[in-house]
Formats: sequence, structure tokens, C-alpha cells
Amino acid sequence: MSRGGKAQRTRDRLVRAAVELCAGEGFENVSVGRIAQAAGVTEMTFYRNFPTKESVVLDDPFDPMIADAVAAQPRSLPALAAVAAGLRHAWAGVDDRAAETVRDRLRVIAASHRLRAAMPQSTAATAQAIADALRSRGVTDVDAEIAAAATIAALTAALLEWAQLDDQPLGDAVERALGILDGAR
Amino acid sequence: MSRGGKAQRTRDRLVRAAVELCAGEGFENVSVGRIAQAAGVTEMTFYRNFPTKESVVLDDPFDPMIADAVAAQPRSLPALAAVAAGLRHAWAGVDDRAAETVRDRLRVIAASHRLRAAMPQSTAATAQAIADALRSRGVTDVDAEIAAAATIAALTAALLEWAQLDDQPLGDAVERALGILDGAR
DNA sequence: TACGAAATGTTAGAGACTAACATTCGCAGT
DNA sequence: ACTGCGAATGTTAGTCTCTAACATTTCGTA
Repeated sequence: MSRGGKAQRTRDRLVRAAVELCAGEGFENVSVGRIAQAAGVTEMTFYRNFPTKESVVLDDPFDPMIADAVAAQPRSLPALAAVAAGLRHAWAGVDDRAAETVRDRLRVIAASHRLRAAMPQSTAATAQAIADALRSRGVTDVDAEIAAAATIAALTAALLEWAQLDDQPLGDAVERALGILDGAR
Repeated sequence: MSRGGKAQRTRDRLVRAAVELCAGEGFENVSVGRIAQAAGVTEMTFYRNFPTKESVVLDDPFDPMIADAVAAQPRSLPALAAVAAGLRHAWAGVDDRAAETVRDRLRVIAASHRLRAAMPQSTAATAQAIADALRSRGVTDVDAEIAAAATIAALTAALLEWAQLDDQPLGDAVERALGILDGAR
């Protein structure tokens, strides 16, 4: 099970070690060397699996899911409604255990200036997909970029707030972001 | 004239050297040492004036202006209208020569992944001011954060696009961002 | 001119990241 | 089980960003 050879397993160990160490001591106080060591591996191996120190925490398997969900919406929907539907659908598919993992990651991110600043980079693919979905529905190039950026920013802000609370359903955070974009005027 | 002693002049030389070198060779290919050398100064002096390599390019004198302008809007205005009015007022006060400088900086930023990713950090103060302005008008804490993040993201995206074009008035870019936030639905 | 403070330089070092090369590990086919 | 090949990991050495502690210069002012 759990597709993949050794590489995938060390990757997982690196992520788990990183989140655990950073949750306890803060991202800036944990060196790549220590993360690697905690995962039973060398610093070099860390950099073979992740391009930067930030990426081991920011790397989110759900981002591509969102991109796909948005792109898959029927073209009959108006532009921003399609984006909203895609986001809802993607996050609805996240079960409780996975949501806990997401929350742990987001808490580490929320606690670090550097990580928060680096978030847009990791959501770039999703933003791109949203912009594409908008464009294919007749929205101008520039306007699509702007609307996508605003959507992702709202979603990110909502998720970071959500992560700091306890026992709030993940769906509420998504609805909150969508509600603001929908009713902005 | 031009308030301030030697320190301010050194700072200006560092910024000019950084923008010029990076415009020619790209941000990632220019070391702090070379920027300092081009400004006739040591690497150490660079770090006394700027906390990071990114900050010498990202440092924007207009960000605080925007924050002030938003905070100064009359409380009679509805929340997002106040933000829009503040943004318009702030950017209207930028003359053509200053706009050129802004454009040069933004072009360097647009060309670098790292700099684009670091932008939110440099606009954090502005986002904070916008969130505060919204809160003081009765918007919920979380909603204020989300709306502010979306506003700044839209504005940033519009400015980065604007910088890549020639002979477009700066005001148009601001209007474009505001228009999308205003009519998002 | 001499003084004090601001501005800059020097040195040393930790940590992020890269490149080139050497080694071990795991799975296919026999 | 054995072998062999490629994938995964280790080693070493180096560049670059950024910090700290201490020494030196520069500049306005008394």
C-alpha cells in the first residue's frame, strides 16, 4: 500500500519530523540538519526531496486537488461561481484525519513570519488554475489574475485563522472565505 | 536638504545600486557583496541598513502612505468603500517621476520568484492598517483579515501587471484592482 | 581643535543551499 | 539464493545569506 518505494517513505518521515520539531520549537529555531537527523537521514537527502527548508512544511498535497476541482466545473457556470463550487467540492473531499494533518501544518505556518510570507509561492499552482478557469469563461487576462489572487488570499487567510481554533469544521473556514468574496461590495 | 545625514544617502545609494544591478542581471544572480561594493560600502553596512537582501528592493516608501490614507477616511463611509477611497487618495499623490521609480522596482520584483513570494511580507503593514480600518467600522475580526488580504492581493497583482507595460497610467492599475473587488460576484 | 556620537569596517561563524563524486540499497531476472 | 543495475543516500567542499562582538573612522558641534 501507500504507493511508492523508499523515496516516498523518507519524504513522509521528513515532513513528519519537520512538522513535529517546528511545532515544538518554531520554524526558525530548527535547522535542516536537525530535521534530517530526526528522520534518520542526511542534510543532502533533505535537499534532494525538498528544494527549500520552507517547502517541507508548505508542500500541500491538496493544492493540486483544488486546481483540478476548479478546472472540472461545468462551463455553464458563471466565472466566480465556478471557482466557489470547485473550492467547496475539493475541501469537501478531505476527511477528518487528513484535516488534522492540515491543521498541524497550518499552525506551524501561522506561527512563522517567513512561512506565511512564503505561502503564495506554494499556492501559485492553484492560483494559476483558478485564473485559467476564469479566462476560459471569458474573463480578461489581467482581471483573471487579480480575481484569482484575491480568492487565494482570502482562502489562505481563512484557513490560517481556522487552524488556530479548536473543533471548528474545516468547511466553515472555506465558506467564510467564499462568503466574503461573494458579498464584497 | 533631503533630510538626514550620511546614513540616508548611503541607504539611497544601496537601493539604486540594487535596482540597477538586479534589473540587468536578475535578483538571484546579484550578491549582497556586489550591491554593497557598487554603493561604495561594505556588506556589513548593507545589513545595517536592510534586514534582508529582499528588503532593499521591496522596501516601499508608499506603503505607510497607503495605511495612513485608509485610516484617515471618514467613519461615515461603509467599510470597503473607505478602503477604496483611501487607496485612490494615496496613489493619486504619486507624481510621474516617483511612479517611474516604483515601476523600476516592480519590474525587478516581477522578474523574481523569491521577490514575488516575499511581497506579502512587505505589504503586511498596509494589510494590517486596512484590517484595522475595517474592524473599527464594525466588521468582524476574521472577516476584516480576509477582506484586507484579498484587497492587498488584488492591488499587488494589478501593480505587478502594470509594471510590465509601458505608458499606462498608474491610476488605471489601481482602478482595475478596486473595480474587481467592487464587482466580485 | 577636540570631543562624542553616528557611521562604517573587521573578523569569525552558523546556517541555507549546490555540485561532483563515492557508496549502499533494493528489486528484477536468473 | 545470486547477481547486477539503477535508485537512493552519503561525503566533501564550497558559495552565499545573515549575525555578533569589537575596532576604527568620520562628522557635526562645542
